[in-house]
This record gives sequence, structure tokens and C-alpha cells, in this order.
Amino acid sequence: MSSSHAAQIKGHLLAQVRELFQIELDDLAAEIPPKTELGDLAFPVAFELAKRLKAATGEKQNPRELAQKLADALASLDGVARVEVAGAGYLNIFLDRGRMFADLISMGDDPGAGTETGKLIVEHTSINPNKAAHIGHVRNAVLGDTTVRILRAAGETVEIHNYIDNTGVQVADVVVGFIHLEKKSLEEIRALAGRPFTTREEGFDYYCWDLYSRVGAWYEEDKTRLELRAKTLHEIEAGGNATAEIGELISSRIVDCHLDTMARLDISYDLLARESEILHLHFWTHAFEKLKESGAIVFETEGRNKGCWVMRAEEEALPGAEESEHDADKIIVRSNGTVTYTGKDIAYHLWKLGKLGLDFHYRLLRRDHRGRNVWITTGDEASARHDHPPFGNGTSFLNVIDVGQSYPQANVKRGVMAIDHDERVARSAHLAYEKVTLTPAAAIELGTELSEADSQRQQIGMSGRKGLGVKADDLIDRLEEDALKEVQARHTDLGLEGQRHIAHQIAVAALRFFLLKYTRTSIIAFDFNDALSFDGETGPYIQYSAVRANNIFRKLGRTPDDLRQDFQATSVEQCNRFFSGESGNDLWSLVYFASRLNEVMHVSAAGFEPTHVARYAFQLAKQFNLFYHNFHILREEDEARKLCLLMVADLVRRRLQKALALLGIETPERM
RNA sequence: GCGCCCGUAGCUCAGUUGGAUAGAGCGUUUGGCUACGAACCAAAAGGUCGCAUGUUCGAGUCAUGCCGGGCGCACCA
Repeated sequence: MSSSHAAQIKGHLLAQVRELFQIELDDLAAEIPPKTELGDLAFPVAFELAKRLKAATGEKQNPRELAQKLADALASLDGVARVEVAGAGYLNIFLDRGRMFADLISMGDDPGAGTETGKLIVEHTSINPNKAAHIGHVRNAVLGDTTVRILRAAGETVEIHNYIDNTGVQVADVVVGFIHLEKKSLEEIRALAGRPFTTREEGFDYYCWDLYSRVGAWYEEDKTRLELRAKTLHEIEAGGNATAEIGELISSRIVDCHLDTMARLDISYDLLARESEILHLHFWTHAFEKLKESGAIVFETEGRNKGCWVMRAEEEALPGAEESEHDADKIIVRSNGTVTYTGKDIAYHLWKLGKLGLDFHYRLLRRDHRGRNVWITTGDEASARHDHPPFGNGTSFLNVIDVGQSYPQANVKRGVMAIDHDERVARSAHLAYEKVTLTPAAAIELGTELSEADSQRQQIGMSGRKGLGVKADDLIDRLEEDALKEVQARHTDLGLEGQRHIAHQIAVAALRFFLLKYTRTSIIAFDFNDALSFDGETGPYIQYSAVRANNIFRKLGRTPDDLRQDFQATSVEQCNRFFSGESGNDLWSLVYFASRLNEVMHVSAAGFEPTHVARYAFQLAKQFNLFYHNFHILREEDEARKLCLLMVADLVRRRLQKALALLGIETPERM
């Protein structure tokens, strides 16, 4: 509402500028004054006008005088209480508080504006299925999942994919570990993968975590062992042999583990797309034909890339580029005829956009923690099901992948756009985010011995290869334990099940918020103290505020819906009384801030930056806590004022819960 | 060599298209619970926004050049 209101005022202002000064402005900057006392909306339009008028007439103009002329013309506008000129020439608008508040109360949550741009395919998580997930993988998943929640709330149609690289080097390494290092048979591995476990360490994903790092060290001892990797990888890619069967067993079981881990954080997927199917269903050969036809790739007959199909770099390949150590052209098919990763990824993305002319087969993998179907691709037509939802055929895609992959991602998009010229594809993006690293203290806590060089560094990179990292399940376990202690100290009357449930909700809030409070481009140097905190700028702080707001109504014994009926009789004039004076300003600034959730949500959606919603939620919680201390609602004796305060609490309560929901965080019954 | 990201309080980080006195959390010091639950609130201290020029009414934000840190630039994935 406030955003449409602002748009309305803006339109009126533009018309006034046209009429009074004969100047046509494209758009107006609108901002929110630093203090409530200064108004609700501010336009620095007079500065721009003064400049334009001086350019046209050569006469110097006083911005304050110009602003005053506009102020007079705007004062009578509907919904505007008054207009002031402030500072060097700001045009400050005061809204009709009582009226806007009444509108907010009766309105409920307004839906996002549907964009009608077709289906957006968001790919996230995409962890190599060869070991347990760590905190860096969780950043990816939380970022992707939260972005999807925000996009959907903003009216987008989204399909969630999790790409499974089940035929890659990382899986091959673990296969090598089982076969050559541990000398285990298929049956022994199957038993290991299926055995029940009581501790995390006994879990198959944890077992593989250790094995993977042991294999890395084993290669180091004798580099000729790397030939085993190449051979194993080749067998896995080819399929239909014993090695491939082991790879399939391992990757499938690890994918299960990953899905279980992510479910703990309320993260799920519509479809798991596997690389094995992209290979076996010959996606590449189709893509290859299309790329050749379109001229996107060319066959080099001379030079360094002789015998390869390459995607040429953009025009301005500098003279003397041949001399350069690095080549701007991207090889898609090697001179030996094999296709590179970029080529395969282009094929996959053409499928995402329905431009490949081929489809996967699908089978139902599981029902997730919320009872929704999770599908997975299969190459085996016999076991496939036909009652699956329509997958793919998106109009654009969004890939949540760390920033290190920017270069290959740019190449994939370039290749796809050479074939699919739809302007909506241009919307497609690589949602790049920075890594999670470890502080030296965290690395030591994990039992690593730091080298001389490492201890001098600000941060240390996690490494699956070295087995260095904070495992997701370990961290969630610790958060749940800590939260359980707090809950048990506060709510002795709840049974253990109830206490555990709340502790879980708090743990999820703590972890998700911890990963969302940073901007995507900021490296998170993981520190146990920060991550395990429930105080201050944290998810539990926000939950606590929402729970407090709910408690007011519980204590009162009335539901907000009930009270809303009562409030209908309250006049706008009476409301305005409560929003005047010093305490009225404080009250109003809370209401006004609460009214901006949708605005923030749309900004967040447009920039694929969930942190805006996260930070907004924190600020709203903070402002609510201030209100909570300054206005003791249930002790208020003036009944009309009490009702108004209750409505403020209800408005904030609803917005807080919605903001938390957008972040994938639940509001506990009690805390 | 080319490209991208980061540099803001002791620490970790915000700062929407340039706007009014640069903000928060943690930490430090001090005060507030017979409670709409203190997982909270209040107050204090803490800044040459890496450096330098420039653009303009106005720069943490834009441009150019430096300095410092991280990461890319495979016939790997």
C-alpha cells in the first residue's frame, strides 16, 4: 500500500512539475527521511529543478522556493496530511496516519504482483554426491531456498532443481577408495551404506567424508595412482559395469543423506537432475547439432585449437591475442572428439528451456518432510513413471553456484543464448555467492594443525579433499542441543517432545539467519561463537519478538481477528490522536516500518538478494521490542487506545511472521 | 597480463537508482526484571568510510589512478 501510495504522489508531483515549470522529468527520486519528525516521504526534486531552470534561463533559483511552490500544490492531495519544505529544499510529505493505519489493518497481506514471465527454473544445492554436506553447501542451499520463497511470494512461478553430478571425478575418487584402498566388494559397500547407525560418525556420508580425504592423501603418496581415477571415471561414465554400479550405489545413498540433512532445514526440491542421464540419453549429440547449425561453435582447422570445436570470444579479440598465455576462445569439443563440461552444461540448460527436443525419464524418489513429491531423472524407461509434473520448459533459469564458477557459467549462458534468442532468457543469471571459510580459531577447534602460513591468515578455506570443514549435521546437532538447554530451563512444563520441537525451530532460525545476514558477495569467515549465538542480530531474536507479540493476545484471551472486528468502529480521527505527539511518532514509525515488507520483498526478489528481507526482519523485531517496552498494552486503561495498541501489535506480529516465513523460519508457540 | 569480488567503529558486517547529523550486532563500561517472559531494553565510549585526484548544489555510493587482501582466466569438473 505505501508503495502504491508513493507512486500516486509521485505521479501527481511529476504533473505539477510539468504544469508549473514546463519541465518533463522521467522519474523522481523518492526517499524516506532519516527521522519520523521530518515526514514519511521526501523528494529532493527541487535540487534537480534548480539545475534545469538555471540551464534553461541562466537564472539562479533557490531550491527552497521551488519546493514551496510544489508543496502548495500537493497539500490538498488525498491521503496527505501536510507537506513541508525542509533543509536546503527537500519536499517532505506527511501521510494521513490514522487513515493509512486503518487501511493496513483491514487489508491483510496483499499478494505480490504476478509477473507472467513464465516458469523460472532455480537450481541450487547441487553437492557432489560423495561425502557429507558442510556449512558451505548449506549456504548455497539456504540462499537458493530462500530466494525461491521470496520469488514465489512475489508472484513468480518457480521450479526447483538440484543437479546431481553422479558421474564426476569426486564420486570416482570415493569409488577408488572403496575398491583399491579398502578392497571392499559391492556387497560389503552395500551393507555399509545400508547399516543403521546411532552416531553421526557411523553414517555413510561421514564415512565417505573421511575416505575421500584418505584417497586424496593416497594419491599424493604415489601420483601414478591417479591413473586409477581416470580409469574409474571412464567406467562410471560408460555405465553398465561393476564399477559404475558401485558409483551408482554410493552416489544414490549420499544423495539420500543430503536430502535428509536439507530437510532438517526445511529445504526440498521438485526434481533431481542427474548427469548420468544427460550422458546416456545423449543430450549432448542433440545440442551439438543445434550449436553447429546456429554457428555458435566453429571447427578450428589451424592454430592452437586445431581440431577442436570452439565458441569464439567476442569480437574485440585483441591483436596479438595469439601471443597471450590465455585464450579467450572456449573449447567445447576437444580434438579427440570428447565434449567438455561446458558443452554438457549447455545441453542441460537447453533442456531446461525446452529447446533440446529431448526429455528425461522420471521416477518418484521420495516424499519430502512436508509430504511433497521429489522426482529424480532416470535413464531406464521401463521403471519410469508417466504421471509426473511437467518438468523443464522454463523461460529462464537461475543457478545458485559459488562465485568461483563465474567464468564457466558465463560461457554456458552465452552458448544457450546463441540458440535461444528469447529476451526472457536474458533474465537468466548465475546467482553467484562467496564461500564460507574458517577463522583460524574455528579450524583449530575442528582439530586441524595450522601451518605457519595458515595461522597468519585471516581465514582458511574449507577443503573436502583435506577433510577440513564444518559438517552440516554436526552444526545443526550442536545448535539443537544448545537451544534445548535454553528451552528446558524456561519451559519445564512442556514434555521432551515439545521441547525438542521448539529447540529444532530455534536451531533452524539460528543457522538460516546466520547465513542470510551477510550479502551474497561477502565471504563468511565461520566462527563458532557467532554461529551458535541466539542473542542480538540472530534468527532466535526475531522469533522471540514474534512470540512475545503472540503472547500478548494469549494473555488477553482474545484473538486478533476478533479484535479487528471491534476496531472497525474506531474512527480515523480517533486513530490520529494516538499517532500524534512524541509517543505517537514512535508508534507511527513502527507502523510505517511494518508497512514496508512487500516493498522490501520485491527489491529482494528483483536483485536475488535475500539478505534485504533478513535485515528488514531483524530491524522490525528490534523496533517491536522497543515498542513492547515503552507501551505496556495490557495495563493501558484508555480502552480505545488499548485497542489501537493491540492492532499495532497485531500488524507487526503478522509482518514479522511473514518475513520469517520468507526466510524459511517458523515462529515457535513459545520460547 | 586480463577480468571479478572485498577494503566502513577493537571484531563481524549493513548502507536500495548519488541526498539531510555514516548505522547495526558482538565486545567494553554503566543502569533496568514481584514479568504483556531479561533469548529483552536503555545510556556511554568507539570513524581521516584503504589512499589520491576528479565529476556536482551534494560522494561511503559515480569516474580515473594507486595500495592491500581473496578468487578466476584448462583440450578439469
